[in-house]
Amino acid sequence: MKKQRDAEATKAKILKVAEKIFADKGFSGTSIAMISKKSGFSDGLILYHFKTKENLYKQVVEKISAQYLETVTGPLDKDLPVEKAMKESLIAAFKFWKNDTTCQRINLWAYLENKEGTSFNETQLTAKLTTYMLSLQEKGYFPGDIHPIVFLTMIIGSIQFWFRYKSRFSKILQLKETENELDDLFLKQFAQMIGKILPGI
Amino acid sequence: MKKQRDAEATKAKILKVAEKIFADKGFSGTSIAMISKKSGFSDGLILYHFKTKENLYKQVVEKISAQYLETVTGPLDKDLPVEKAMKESLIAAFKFWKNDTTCQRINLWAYLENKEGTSFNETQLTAKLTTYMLSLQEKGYFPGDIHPIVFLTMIIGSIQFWFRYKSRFSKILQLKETENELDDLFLKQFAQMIGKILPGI
Amino acid sequence: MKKQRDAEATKAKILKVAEKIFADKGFSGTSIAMISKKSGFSDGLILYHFKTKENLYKQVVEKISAQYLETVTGPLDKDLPVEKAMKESLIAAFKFWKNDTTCQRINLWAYLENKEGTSFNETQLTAKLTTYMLSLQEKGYFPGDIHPIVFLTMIIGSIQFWFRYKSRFSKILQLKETENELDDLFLKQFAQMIGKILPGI
Amino acid sequence: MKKQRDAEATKAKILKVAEKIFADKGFSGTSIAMISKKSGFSDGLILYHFKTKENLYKQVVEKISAQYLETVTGPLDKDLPVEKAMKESLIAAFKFWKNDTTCQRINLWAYLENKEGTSFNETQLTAKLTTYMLSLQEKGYFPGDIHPIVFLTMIIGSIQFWFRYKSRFSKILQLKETENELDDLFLKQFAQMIGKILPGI
DNA sequence: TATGAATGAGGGTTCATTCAT
DNA sequence: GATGAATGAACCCTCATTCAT
Repeated sequence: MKKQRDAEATKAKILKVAEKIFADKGFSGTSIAMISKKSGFSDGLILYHFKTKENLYKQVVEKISAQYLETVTGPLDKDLPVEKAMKESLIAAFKFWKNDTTCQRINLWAYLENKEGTSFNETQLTAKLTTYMLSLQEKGYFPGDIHPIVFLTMIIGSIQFWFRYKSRFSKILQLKETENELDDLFLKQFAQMIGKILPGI
Repeated sequence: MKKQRDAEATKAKILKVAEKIFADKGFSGTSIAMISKKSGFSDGLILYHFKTKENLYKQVVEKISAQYLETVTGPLDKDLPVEKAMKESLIAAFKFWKNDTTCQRINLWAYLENKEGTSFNETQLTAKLTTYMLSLQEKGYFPGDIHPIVFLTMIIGSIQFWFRYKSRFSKILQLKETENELDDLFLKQFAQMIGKILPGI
Repeated sequence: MKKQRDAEATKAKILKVAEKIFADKGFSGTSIAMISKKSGFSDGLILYHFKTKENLYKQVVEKISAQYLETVTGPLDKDLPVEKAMKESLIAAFKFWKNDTTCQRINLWAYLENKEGTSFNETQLTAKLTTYMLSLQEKGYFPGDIHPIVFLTMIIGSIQFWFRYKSRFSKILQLKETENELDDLFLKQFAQMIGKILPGI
Repeated sequence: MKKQRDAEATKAKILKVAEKIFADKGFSGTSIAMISKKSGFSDGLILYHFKTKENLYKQVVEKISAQYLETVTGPLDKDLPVEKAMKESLIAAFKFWKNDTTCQRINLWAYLENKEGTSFNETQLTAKLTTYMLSLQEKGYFPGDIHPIVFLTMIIGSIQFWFRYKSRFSKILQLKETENELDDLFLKQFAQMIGKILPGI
């Protein structure tokens, strides 16, 4: 059963396990032994395939980072009408963060641990989004008195924070709604608030 | 001067050094040896005073957490008129985050590392803030169709995100403003946006 | 061209590469991986052909040892007149050591590491040389008051030491002669000194 | 009994054990575990005191190297008449090598393994000896046609070789003398041979 | 014959913690 | 209160070797 000798398959499995543990414990908090134990492959094999713990981590981060980038900016690349593109992008991001705590956490770990050359690729994402926003501004879709980075900060910061703390809110205030209901509520009201800021959209 | 056998003083010094290193490297990334080297006290002494690395960490987190709580909720307790209280609180929080990266980072580390019993005390803070908001809502200061936790999420999430990524924004977009100028710009525009959401204030 | 499935050829290539690396780093300092990387053959293949790292080492040592033996004792077997045989043998040994640091080093490594059954075959050499010397002594070619092993020790020890340290001499004393010039100088003076000891020759 | 908490004493013990094992197996062939097992101290402690395996090795080599230097050049510094100084030095060296295989082996290992900065201090020794020889030559004690380094090579190389191979000689030729007798025989005849080369002395 | 995936033992080193001083 | 010697477990990584392909 084991000993299947399919390099790609084992690498994929290792990556998958590593992803979860890195997301949970961060780089320093994760040991090769943890990954080997959970994946069923030996320590040696993990390093045989990935050379180095750091490199394994890098690959994990890159994989997730790419998925995230694709999810969020995908809609913007499809040449939809502006309003629709933005809405889709927002919803896509929201869904992504909602379903994938791994991504959130890896993102934060990467920010804090700041391993050289191992940055979650928010740079590209930010660049893409801001240039998009600037182009909107030029076309008049966007009130000229608000800088896109301020707007973006508000959007992304809020969503990330939401998913980080919604469960605490729920606990503290003893809300009786389910998490899903809360998410819907948040999304609706949040959209409303944005609507007030950008009356055109 | 050192080696003065003043327990409280040494504990304070150790805490101060530990705070910085923990903020920089997180729990797993920090070793007692690092702290002993920077503080000038021996490994043994650090554990003599704090029993355990985990406990030292806990105390660091609690100390910072308390400061934060005090800073942000202080204005709300002073029985000022609502608008002023909120504004002061917002500005206080903003200033706090602006000047103290340590707090930001410890906060995030604590969230991610999630050591048992070592929570950055955002729980109390959130409780305090939301109940405050709810009381405002009752008094009609706050539009009834927006849930306070959504509003809070937006406020706090945005500010935190701002301080986390502003330097990246600056780099990516090659902005020529100084960090201080950017902060001012953000604060002004952000207040504007909130104004649009809460027209009463 | 590679991957030619010619067992003997690959074994020879591996041996050649292994020889160099073993000479450089010794047994413990050499890993199969080093040899596989330099030779272009896989780890597996190396052990397929040589069974074991230790065995590979043994074969390397034996190969070199045989060459050495042949070079040095060759002239003695050719039934030349005594003086000529000795001179040729001396010069042959000198040339061998001069050109082949590999042999010197493997010889020393083997002496130090002393793996069971992996001796550089100085035993045979010594035996051959001493019996030769003893026969000379019987025939009166050699002063009876000097024991051949003392004489041999002086000859071989000196030459080996020379090649081991000549470059250091050169550096320390900042000699301006080239290595070749130094070798010639040494050989000439050394022969002179031997001449004083064995006046007959 | 253990747990004596005397840093200098334990360091000394570790050094002593390390010396033996390094002499036996060389740097690569020795593991911290071997030393810890033989010395009774934990792996951790060894590295606590010596920082690094390499550093421990360096200290071992330096210690031995210093002893050697002192032994051999000691007599030359004592302003004895030339003949006596040389004789004493020669005998001292001979005795040293005779009794202390550790030194011989460490010397050779250091030569072969050639760790950076970890050289057995033959450099200083050679320098001292050759300058001494050159001064002799100037004063006419030494035949002008022989270069001191050639002479030195012969002396040192022969002695070292002797102690390296005498036991093999003995085995191969099935000599019935004891090792001590052989040493005496060698020393006497060797001195004789030198006498023939340097008739003045 | 040849490859390279897979393993388990051992490599040096770091670390939190204990304890004699 | 303070030090630093001492430990044992865990860390990442390398290695010789085996074995499915």
